[in-house]
Amino acid sequence: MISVDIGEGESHEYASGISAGEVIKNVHGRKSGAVAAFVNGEERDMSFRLDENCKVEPILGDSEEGLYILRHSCAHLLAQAVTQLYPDAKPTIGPPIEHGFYYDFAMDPIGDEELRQIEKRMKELVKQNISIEREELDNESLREIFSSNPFKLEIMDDKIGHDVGSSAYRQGDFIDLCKGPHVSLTSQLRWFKLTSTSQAYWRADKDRESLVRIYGMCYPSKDGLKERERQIQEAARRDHKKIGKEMGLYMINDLIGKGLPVWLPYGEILKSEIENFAIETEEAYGYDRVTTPVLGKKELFETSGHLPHYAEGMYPPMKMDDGEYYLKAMNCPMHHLVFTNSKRSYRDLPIRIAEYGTVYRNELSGTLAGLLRVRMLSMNDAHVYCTLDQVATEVRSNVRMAQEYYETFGFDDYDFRLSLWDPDNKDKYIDQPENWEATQNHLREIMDGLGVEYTEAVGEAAFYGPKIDIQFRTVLGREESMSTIQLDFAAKERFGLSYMDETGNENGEVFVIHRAPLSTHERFVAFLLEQWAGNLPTWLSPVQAQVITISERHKDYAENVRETLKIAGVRVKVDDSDNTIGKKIRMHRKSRPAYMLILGDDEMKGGSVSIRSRNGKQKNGVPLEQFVSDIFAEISNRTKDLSLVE
RNA sequence: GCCACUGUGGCUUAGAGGUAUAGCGUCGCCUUGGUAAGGCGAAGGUCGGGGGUUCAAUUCCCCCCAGUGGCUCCA
Repeated sequence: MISVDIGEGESHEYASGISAGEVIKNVHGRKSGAVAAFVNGEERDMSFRLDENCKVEPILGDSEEGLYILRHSCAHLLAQAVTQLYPDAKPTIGPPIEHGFYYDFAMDPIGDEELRQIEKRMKELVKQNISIEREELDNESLREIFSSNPFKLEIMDDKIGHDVGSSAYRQGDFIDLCKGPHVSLTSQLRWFKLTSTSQAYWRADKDRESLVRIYGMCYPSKDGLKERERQIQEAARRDHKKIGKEMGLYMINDLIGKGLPVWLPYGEILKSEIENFAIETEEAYGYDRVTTPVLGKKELFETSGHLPHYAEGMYPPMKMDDGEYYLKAMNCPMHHLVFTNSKRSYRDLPIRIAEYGTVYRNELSGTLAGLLRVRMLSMNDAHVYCTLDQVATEVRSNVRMAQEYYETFGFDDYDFRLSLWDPDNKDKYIDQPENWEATQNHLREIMDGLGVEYTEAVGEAAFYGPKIDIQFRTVLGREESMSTIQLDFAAKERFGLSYMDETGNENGEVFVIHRAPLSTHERFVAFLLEQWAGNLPTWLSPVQAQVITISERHKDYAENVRETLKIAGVRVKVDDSDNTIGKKIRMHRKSRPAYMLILGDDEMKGGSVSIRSRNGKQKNGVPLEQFVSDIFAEISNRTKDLSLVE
């Protein structure tokens, strides 16, 4: 007999050799929702045999670990279906991911029709209720089993004996190298759906084999799956590309080129509001503004290090009669030259140089997406020149600035990431390991001091230094960098940055902080539209008041209202066409004005307006003067939520 | 750049080897209307572009271009 601790201080006696699953069934019942078990805190299969005193707890399907197991098992189910339908397909790796799983296969590309067939086969395998069994095997047998799959062999070369262990999981005719655990029956995998295919490279290396990646989503219940499908629908409704078109914010034209959005009049208004807010804020934070050219000589970018380290991100050079010129991909080299243009004293530092600079980046055509990834972008850029002692204060103030912006714009879902260099990939970075270590540790200490949570990411640094990135998610769950604060230890040498210190000596220890809290106009607007589903705060709305007349005799009064609002600086439009009022309301909803003002006999008589909010709520007979002062306050305070109609 | 899918009047879309739907929008007339489709009428498309197969291609094939989702990359 063994004693099994079943949690909450209780223990039960069982015959030695009982499975973890039987204990869970005995304690928690048949419908516990468990997919696997923790045995002494280790994840184990339900079939795991207990032969000594231990602690057993269920891993529920809707827990983080449980979802992971479910999705991992679903990936195996996919691989089983694929290898049945395509005997030549070679499974490589298939991990669980946020909403499901994927599996990469070496096989010929497949389309939607094939995807449906594979999904159908998976459903059949679920119906057959195949048991999934763990097999402990030695390396020899594993090599024998996977002898025709070079990918699995390569995994074994790298990992066996480490975290993969020497185990495999068998379900019917399919066996996969895996450390587990897994669910015990294919019938436990009911709520899944294959979503898409894509091309991927073996080990994410574009010089290696091209693989077919199949994505699926998987949930423990029908509700979970339905909820995710609903989320995807909601995401489509908030898509900045759809909203941007409806609101007439920007266009992209083939003849101009892809990734090169044109800001239309309403988009230009939105962009200007954001930029004015940035200028105001940076003024308060002690920044000086400059404007630098969009192109510069080859030697400039050689000096900065962009040409050796960032050449693929830049457009090819233009040959002129006096040398080669490049479109700039970054503003920093020019700002550095602004810094060196004058003799600087320690009394001047930190010097903060700001510019909404437009840069050009040669993004791969396949990565371009609406406003989120473009080839010409206007960055909320600035560079802070300071001593090492001043770095912490400046970084902290930039984190604070970013957070103040997020508060005003209504963003509350973001993560900090400390982006580090990759010592194994030195080509991408300036090769000064001790500087990397020092600056990375410095940023880490600053972050720890701020008490914010963050993750660390190797290989995400800029070529000239580590950075703090603030990561957002698009409505579809894709992660993108929004803000960035980068610590540059290389510019001082490359550009000979220096200042006169307290001792009267030239001091070259100038650190540069590159920062862009508001990202770029393009990306920021995309996130803003998704955040608000296009229903922007009043101060950002391209149309703040849309006047709608009821009949022709209200035209003069509407004109009167328009003039009054315009004088107060409110962006106002009048629709005095002879359409019905219902129709006019319906039409103008698309451009999402902050408020609609309905004007008829009652309003004309009383010198008032009837305010209609975006959600259809209405406040009638508001004196015009009252509305003007209320909306003026909302605009000048940059109020987040619209509040003139309760 | 790579893989898959998609591309029909300004927008959303139907269709299929015989040059094509419908709704919204636009324009005109009627309606002067109180809160998410008032009525009638008209204009508007060489079905993304170019080749090929065919008596005939928007439909089938090939090559481009663009969009979408991924890969890679990144603000």
